[in-house]
Amino acid sequence: MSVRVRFAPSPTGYLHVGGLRTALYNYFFARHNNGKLILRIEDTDRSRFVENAVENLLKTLTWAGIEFDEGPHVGGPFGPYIQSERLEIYRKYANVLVESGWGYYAFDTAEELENARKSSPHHEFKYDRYKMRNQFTLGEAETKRLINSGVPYVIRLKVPENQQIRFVDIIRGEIIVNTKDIDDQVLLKSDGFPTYHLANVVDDHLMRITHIIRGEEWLPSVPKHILLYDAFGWEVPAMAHLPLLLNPDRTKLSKRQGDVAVEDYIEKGYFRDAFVNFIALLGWNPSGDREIFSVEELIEKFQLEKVNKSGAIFDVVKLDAINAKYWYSKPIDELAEMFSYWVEKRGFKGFSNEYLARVVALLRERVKKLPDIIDFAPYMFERPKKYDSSDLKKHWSNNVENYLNDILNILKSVNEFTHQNIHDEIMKYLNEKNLKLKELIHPLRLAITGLSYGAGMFETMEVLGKDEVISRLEEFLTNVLPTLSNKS
RNA sequence: GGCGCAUUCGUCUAGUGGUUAGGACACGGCCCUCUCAAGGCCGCGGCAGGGGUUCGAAUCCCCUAUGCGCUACCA
Repeated sequence: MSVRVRFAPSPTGYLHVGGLRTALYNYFFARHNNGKLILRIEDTDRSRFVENAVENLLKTLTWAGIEFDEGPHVGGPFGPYIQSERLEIYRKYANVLVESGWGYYAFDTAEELENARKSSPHHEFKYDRYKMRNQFTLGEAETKRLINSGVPYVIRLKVPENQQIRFVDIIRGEIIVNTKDIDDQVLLKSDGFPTYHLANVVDDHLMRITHIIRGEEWLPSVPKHILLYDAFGWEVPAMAHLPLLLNPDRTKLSKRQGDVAVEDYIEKGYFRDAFVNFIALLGWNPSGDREIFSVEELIEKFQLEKVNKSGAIFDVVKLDAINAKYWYSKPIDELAEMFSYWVEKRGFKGFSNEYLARVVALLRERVKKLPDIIDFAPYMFERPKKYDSSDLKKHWSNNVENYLNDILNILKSVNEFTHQNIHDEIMKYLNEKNLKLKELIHPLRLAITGLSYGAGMFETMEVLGKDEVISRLEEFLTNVLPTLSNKS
């Protein structure tokens, strides 16, 4: 039997990084086994409807490089792949359950349930089918009458009293749960929509899903699902429950403690392949010391059995480190093209991709991701707004003004403004004056960039260009240096 | 409260009865150096605790502790 897996998110408006990992593992597993990957939208909660959520999801999934064989956007033999468009199917199967005695009607209102919960100590409430308002307490005739007169109802699962349910999770091994700990789950809500449990089981069966790969938060629900498969007489798919992605405090990854939407990380400038690489290795790794893998390698090496059991903290510092390792795997003009997005977004206009390419080449090894270049070296896009000489006192000579004036003249005389030529001319001058480079380069850096750190000064000047460098140096000598000298 | 799952350096992890418990990130030091990085070298740092099983346990079993998840007409 050929492998069929699915990624089944609810459309919340963005893709959670945990969701991305689940999608990735499904994708790796499908490709590794020459199987099919299905996208299914689980939008059975009408109160959580979000406009354009499916489009956003697809856009982000596409960014990550995940391709689906079936789904709302590509079709497939078992469509529609949006649950809100499949309501008739769930209703039909809910009725099958009622007829076979596995499901029953219940009429309790939200208030009644809430009161029952309140009056039970320590959250010990369990739905008692022999006390609440339902088919068992009301009788067949009354039940029929209420339904015919349009009273809202739900259909609940009649869970066996005291029965061991056992199943094998590919990642965790055998798990045993007693049905006495399971509530009579609502399957069909009073608005006619199914709950997750019903829709999920019905769709996974109908869509011929062979392996369910999803987050660990679903593990406690598996017995309910097994009861449903049994009730329908269906085969239970293989299951693999992935460990959770965690906040630094080890709680389930959530907003509040940082960004959880993949879109946030795209916007921060992480490379697609670096981000995928990082996420893929959170909770799984193919053994060994390597940690940089292409998507093709991840697919080739992926094994569900090797997925870890315990949760992994989403550590941005590590993500930054991985991202930085991807600098040299990308053509410089591709980087410039990407970079132009952030440059313009920060309000800097009119820079050619050729210039941006030189800026990226000059500065990439000093930062972790593309947009960081702007914060690290704003002077590549605008004149220094202020000059911070506080770190430079130790390199400050009394003759700085004279030296810089000489340098200005030297720079003016350099015809071909390459870093090599600039270097040679300045070194010649230093030799004549018997000066060391470090006595001059720091004041010069301050004059040109306003900062005390940055890429190599000769290279920086080359990229900035002769006119700009000279202009900045003149500005510094006439307007800035006098004020600095007075202070020091 | 109940049920379930988990537990190797601060973090991500390798490890499946015999290893000086390995790597990466972070951190500290040194080298390099025009600063900041990058790079190179060195270092710091871990099997949650207690019982077993075994000639021998990070690896197998039990208990405890801790953490997390679930416990909705949310997924």
